Amino acid sequence: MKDVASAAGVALKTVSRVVNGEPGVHPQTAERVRAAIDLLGYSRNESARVLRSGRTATIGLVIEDVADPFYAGLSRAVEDVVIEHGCLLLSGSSGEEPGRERELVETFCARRVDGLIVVPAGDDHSYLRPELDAGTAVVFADRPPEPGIDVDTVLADNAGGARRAVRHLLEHGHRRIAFLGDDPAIFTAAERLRGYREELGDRFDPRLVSMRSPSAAGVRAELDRLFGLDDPPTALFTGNGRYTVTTLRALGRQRVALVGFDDFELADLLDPGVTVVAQDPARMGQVAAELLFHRVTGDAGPSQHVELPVQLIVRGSGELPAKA
Amino acid sequence: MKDVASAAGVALKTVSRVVNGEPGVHPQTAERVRAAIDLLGYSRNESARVLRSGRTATIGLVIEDVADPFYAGLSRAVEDVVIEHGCLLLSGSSGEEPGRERELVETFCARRVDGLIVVPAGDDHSYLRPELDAGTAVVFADRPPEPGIDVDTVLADNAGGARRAVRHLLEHGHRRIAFLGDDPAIFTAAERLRGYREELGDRFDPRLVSMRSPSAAGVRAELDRLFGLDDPPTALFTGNGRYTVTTLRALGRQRVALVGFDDFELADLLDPGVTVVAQDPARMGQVAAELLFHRVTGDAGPSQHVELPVQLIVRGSGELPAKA
DNA sequence: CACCTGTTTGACAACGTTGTCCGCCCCTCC
DNA sequence: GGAGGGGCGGACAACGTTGTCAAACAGGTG
Repeated sequence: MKDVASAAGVALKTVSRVVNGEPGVHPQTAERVRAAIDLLGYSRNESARVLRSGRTATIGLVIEDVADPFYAGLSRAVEDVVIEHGCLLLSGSSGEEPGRERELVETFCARRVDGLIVVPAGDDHSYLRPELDAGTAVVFADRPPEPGIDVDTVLADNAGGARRAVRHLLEHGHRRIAFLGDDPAIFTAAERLRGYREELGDRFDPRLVSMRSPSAAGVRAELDRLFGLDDPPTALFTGNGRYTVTTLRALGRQRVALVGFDDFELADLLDPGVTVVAQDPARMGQVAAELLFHRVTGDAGPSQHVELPVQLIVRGSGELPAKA
Repeated sequence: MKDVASAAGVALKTVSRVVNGEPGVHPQTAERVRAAIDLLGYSRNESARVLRSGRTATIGLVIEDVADPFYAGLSRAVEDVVIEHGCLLLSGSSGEEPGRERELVETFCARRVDGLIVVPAGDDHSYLRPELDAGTAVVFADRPPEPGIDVDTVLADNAGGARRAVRHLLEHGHRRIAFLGDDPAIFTAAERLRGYREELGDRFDPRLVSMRSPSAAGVRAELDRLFGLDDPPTALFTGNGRYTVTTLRALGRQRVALVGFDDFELADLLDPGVTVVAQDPARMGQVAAELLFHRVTGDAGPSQHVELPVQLIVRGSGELPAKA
């Protein structure tokens, strides 16, 4: 900028004014400055601008894994809203490790992001306290923070979706419905288990619940255990997209009634089509980002908690009848 | 930092030394400083650090769309390498719009990223010239830059993969093989078309080539046209994952021999399984990021051009025989 | 022609950090 | 006891930008 100023024969501040479109610069002077800028290929140093102004125009996003279609969709939606607000997005995958989550958040904060969207991996968020006190806007998506932290949240209706899935299977005559899902330490898994349990009521049987690793071997072993019971399940409810796919693969040609949580591409092309309870990851990202920008632009009202609806999509696998 | 210094009763510079683990500070002093840091919840302002040191420890990634599984996988791999080097990742989706690509690159450069990984949407990269001259490291992935720009590239063996796919169908008796792919203005689409054409040799028939929008309606219309020909195709080669899926959906129960470019989840679970020529997006991201860090750390050798192999995965759909 | 007003321009400080350089103190050795 | 040296701490400038304030200038008015 200094070079531009001397090239154009004006003061630093005048160049700054031109670059920022501030009024009070003679058109002819502005033209000369712009010419010098083009000539020198100058581009403003955002770091210095940030240092001076305090606003970084940057948002941080912590998710579990970008390569997971659910989070990829969420990311894209967040990105779109962020760009619309003239900001950029720093993103990182925690890989379900609380330590990594914390590192990412702290690194983002050290860079003075204006706001953070977090899909938490752990449940200790005390490390966020100083950042919140410092005025960083934070929104939690998909999973809530630890109870003591009061921030905006966007969650799906996990329990309601699970109830809907189970009810659907009950309506098709199933009485023995197994649940395969993540460790209940994960909020969404616990909520879906709760919905499953509530809907089953007296029919709930802990032996039909499997919360093991979503690896192919783990799922295979659990299916063997379940189908080896005296009173085996006639239907499966899988607790997220990964479990659904792994379970389908483990089942092979074996036809079992199944409803999965989370929609996935090609669910309609399998035979039978896979009935799912679908979330809308893009909507979740969009809502989270919009809540965040409300905060960034100064809204200091009480924290908001949005619950997004889920939708049962009937495709065939959930309508297979229970064998007599 | 000033506050920390006065709280600990030392000079600014001493705090800086402690924060950066520089030698020459008495352990006892360092301890006092650390206590003050904890007490005040201080965290270093990276913007100021960047301004002073010039290195942002930030990499920019421009892809087509994070929500596309191919780019999501690539992103994740890039992210992992970037984090390993103690840096952060700014990412943006161009949505296949050259203007957006350019905006993203320029915004990233204004923030003085140390390096850029670009999956280009357009083919005019003259705007990169000043950045390259300014020393920003750049790697192109998936698609090359315009001819005049000399940077590292990581591409897949698109033509070879297409030849392999076509050869596979020829080996199963097919003589009329249609190609459904993207606009040949897109490098990968053009390369795959080239491989297809080369492998077919004399059998190449331009009427069997369809390069229309990957929308459901567009693909449906093209299939109608192809199967309405006097001498219709007995096999299809789809030019990327999106086309493969859209085509499968359009085909419905209709069984046609098909090989797709790009692997996708659940390709094995469809009936028949979908034979594909698979790229490795994670590997592409990893290689691109590693090339980039070579440059960032000062390697000024001649530009490198990596071609990644692709792999035919046989699952059934490509082995359906040609009807007599 | 002096005066006032408004427009255009510029000088300077400040943001928070780090690199350079200097000075202090204490220890050791003569 | 004094000189030399090493370990430690501090003052200051600089990075590139923007906010504040004041100066310079032009034009209109009495």
